[in-house]
Amino acid sequence: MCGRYIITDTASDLAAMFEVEHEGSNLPEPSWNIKPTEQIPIVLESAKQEPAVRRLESARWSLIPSFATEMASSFPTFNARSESAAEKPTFKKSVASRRALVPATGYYEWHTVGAKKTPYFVHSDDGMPLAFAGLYSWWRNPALAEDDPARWVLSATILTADAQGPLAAIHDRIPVALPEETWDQWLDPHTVGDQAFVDAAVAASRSQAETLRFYEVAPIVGNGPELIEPVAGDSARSDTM
DNA sequence: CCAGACGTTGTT
DNA sequence: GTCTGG
DNA sequence: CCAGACGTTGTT
DNA sequence: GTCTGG
Repeated sequence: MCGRYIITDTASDLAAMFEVEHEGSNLPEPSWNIKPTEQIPIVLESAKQEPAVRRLESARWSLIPSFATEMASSFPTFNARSESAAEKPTFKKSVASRRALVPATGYYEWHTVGAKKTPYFVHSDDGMPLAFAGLYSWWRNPALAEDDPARWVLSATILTADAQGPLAAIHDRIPVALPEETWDQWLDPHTVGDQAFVDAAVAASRSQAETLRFYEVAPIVGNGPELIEPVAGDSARSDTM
């Protein structure tokens, strides 16, 4: 699962790391406590231009399907299950041709035992940002005028899969993080994605997932670098709890 | 056919 | 306890 | 995901 | 818009 994450890189850092040709406007500042419905930077390739142009854009974290009548949804869409996204009306069109990468320095996971929830910070083993497999959508807000720049809303979701390896010790779901060699194909808007295509992406994500490290952190309150400081007594171990 | 939903996580 | 907002 | 709210009548 | 349930 992935319901809270962080990005410590600036938009221009991300633009360089993901080799985007176009950097959108209103990209969010670095944050150590990104929540669903907040704006997040995503990398996408639109089929509108030819050849496709790789762009870094600001999107609302919680996908709004094009058929929605209002922005807020009665059901959560900040994650999409990789096992079924290609068949769900809410995500189907996005799986087919609107796939994105969601950069992340790392994410939070809560290990639950009874009523007790312990937060952990999960991150790569090399200090590089993760690239979550995401989906995006454009939604036209029918309440706004034709010339209102806020009329078209870009939104996104993060794909999840079952946890395997060390991460399974804290939680049974994980966000799908794609290795760099798969980015081009994932983003290609001319490749029509189906369930098998998503399954292949998840398979390609497995080896990196095994290398992720995690450690316990203090309760996630406020926002700042202190949120990812290890709690006393837990010294950034990646293989034990 | 039309009406109504369209989803995830976690917990039991 | 459950829903909503961020 | 967590934190915080959880409502009505009447009037504009 | 498209699928599901009745």
